[in-house]
Amino acid sequence: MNSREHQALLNILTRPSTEVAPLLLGAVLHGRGVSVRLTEVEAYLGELDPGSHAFRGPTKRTAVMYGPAGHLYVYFTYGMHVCANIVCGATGEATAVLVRAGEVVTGLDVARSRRVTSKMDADLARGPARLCVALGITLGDDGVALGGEFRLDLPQHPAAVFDTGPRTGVSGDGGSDAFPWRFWIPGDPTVSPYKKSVPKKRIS
DNA sequence: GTCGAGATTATCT
DNA sequence: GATAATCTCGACC
Repeated sequence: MNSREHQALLNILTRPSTEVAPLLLGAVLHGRGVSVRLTEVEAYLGELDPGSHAFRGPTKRTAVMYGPAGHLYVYFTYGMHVCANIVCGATGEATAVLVRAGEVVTGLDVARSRRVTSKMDADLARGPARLCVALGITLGDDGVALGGEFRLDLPQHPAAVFDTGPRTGVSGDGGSDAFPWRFWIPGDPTVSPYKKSVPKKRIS
């Protein structure tokens, strides 16, 4: 990507993450021989957001989120998985967009070899940790800037239609209906199917 | 197809 | 010592 495009990208990313998130739907993230078209993302609003890692103030782990937009924030979770965010907003705001799911568009063979447990191609990057594995993202990539080994191509036109809802997997109040900051492309087979578990329906 | 439970470890209190 | 922005597998419909 040339510098003008990169500047245009940063222009977008420095907006509030709730505005940035829907604009990333349909964008293509490239890295390590695999490219993924994003179909599902979540916005996190730093210290104002009870679901964000930054809610309790800066820590060593969240330092990257407090930095400038256009960098990758990668973290370890549940002992065995990594998830990737794209840092948004102004420096010091600690806002970011979590990349939740996508469709592998190039490097299918590489992605398949990294995710041997996936039976279908639609599963290769369906879920934040899976997507990181497919792209070859590791903890060591925390803090890298887009435009180098990893690149992000915004869609020619913003997604015409998208849907929103409560975030999933977030503890505390962060997953409540008060924060409907999950965005996805309706009907796309690569959107994660995980739903909040509901009490067994009683049909009489 | 859906539901429930267990795995496993960096990071924080 | 407790927690976690998840995944996988087994049981069941």
